[in-house]
Amino acid sequence: MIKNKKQHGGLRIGAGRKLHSGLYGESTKVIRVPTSKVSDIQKYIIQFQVNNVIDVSKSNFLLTHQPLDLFEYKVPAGFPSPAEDYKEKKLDLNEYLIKQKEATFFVRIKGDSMIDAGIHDNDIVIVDKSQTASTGDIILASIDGDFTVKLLSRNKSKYQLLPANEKYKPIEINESMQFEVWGVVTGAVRKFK
Amino acid sequence: MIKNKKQHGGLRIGAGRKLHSGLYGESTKVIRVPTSKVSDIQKYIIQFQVNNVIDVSKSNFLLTHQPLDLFEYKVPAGFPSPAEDYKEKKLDLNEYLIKQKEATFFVRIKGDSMIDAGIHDNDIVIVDKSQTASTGDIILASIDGDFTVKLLSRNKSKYQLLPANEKYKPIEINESMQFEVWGVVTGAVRKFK
DNA sequence: TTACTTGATTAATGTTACAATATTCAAAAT
DNA sequence: ATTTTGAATATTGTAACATTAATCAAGTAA
Repeated sequence: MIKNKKQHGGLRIGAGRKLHSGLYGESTKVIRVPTSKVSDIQKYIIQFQVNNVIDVSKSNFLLTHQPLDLFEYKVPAGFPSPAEDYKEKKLDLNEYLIKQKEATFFVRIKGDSMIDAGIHDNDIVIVDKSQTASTGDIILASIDGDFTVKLLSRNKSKYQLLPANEKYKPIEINESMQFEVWGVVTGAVRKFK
Repeated sequence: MIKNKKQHGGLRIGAGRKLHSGLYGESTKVIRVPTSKVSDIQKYIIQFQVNNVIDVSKSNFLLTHQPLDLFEYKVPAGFPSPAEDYKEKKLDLNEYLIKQKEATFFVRIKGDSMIDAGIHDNDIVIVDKSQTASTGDIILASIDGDFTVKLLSRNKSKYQLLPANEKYKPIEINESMQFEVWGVVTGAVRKFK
């Protein structure tokens, strides 16, 4: 049929991607840089991604010291806890969670792919980029430019990234992928209120 | 004159600019970066120009980011909210998680009764005893001398403590129990490594 | 009704292409 | 011997392109 058969047609005013809806909430430019510095620069600019999976802050500032009381005890013991069941000591969150402050940064998690590891949407994880990742570690990695927090595992000679959520499939790393480990997740914090 | 008039001609084998004779002594690549970071990045890579006298130690490039620069970028104001939202990149764990330091203490959790709230065995929760507990809050309470961390709920006029794990039953509070609220759980931290 | 599908529209993003500049070589001219 | 000229080839900033992504509304299905 030689026919005008528009089916879903019509003008869409206002359609199209919105301005500054990209990774950085602003426009971008192309620049030329020395090859050996490309990955440094990419590590730097991911901090400023706003609409992506994660947003990253640095911790290389003056860390406050705020030792407060820590009570250790067994909660659902089922039986009444005698007084000696908990002991008291001082704890400072920065000291407790950060070993290498120069190499540490924070990543806010979006999504539920690590929920079985107790990492929930909107949690902040602590990443130490000075540690070398071993299997069994939860790591921040990039795969073909996408950042992800996953459990590093190995199947024979192949590395795998395992999500902690049945809804997501393991990712097997192969040579055709651009794969980079950015650091080891050493902790997580969550705010309820 | 229709003439073959080669004057200075001839093959020049080996002629041409030499490889890696550029600014950086190495090849370059084109990358795309957010506009507001271009000058940062250029300040960074200028250090690696081979003819440049300035020899800055290999210090992390992020550390060269001065508060002054940051302020500069905010002024042009061409961009609406995103820049504004992210101007505060500092994060201090103590500040982030603790509002009332005089009234705050930590409790290490043993057991899995709050696992569905993302509180796992061996986690440390942050408790603020200055906050009054409302239904929906996760609280630290003692029942007949036993400490527990649970979700505070209400069924008609009766308060209940709900565990976040199907394996455990809700606890209904009644007058015969010695019941005391010690504080509201305002956060949780976990160490993986 | 409501939700999904489709195509139109426009921005983002990574890469390639290109033009202008810079460097090097050697033949030709002086 | 020195300078001039043009060929050869790399650098470097920017433009252009193709692909992807996001958004909107009409059409379709439930």
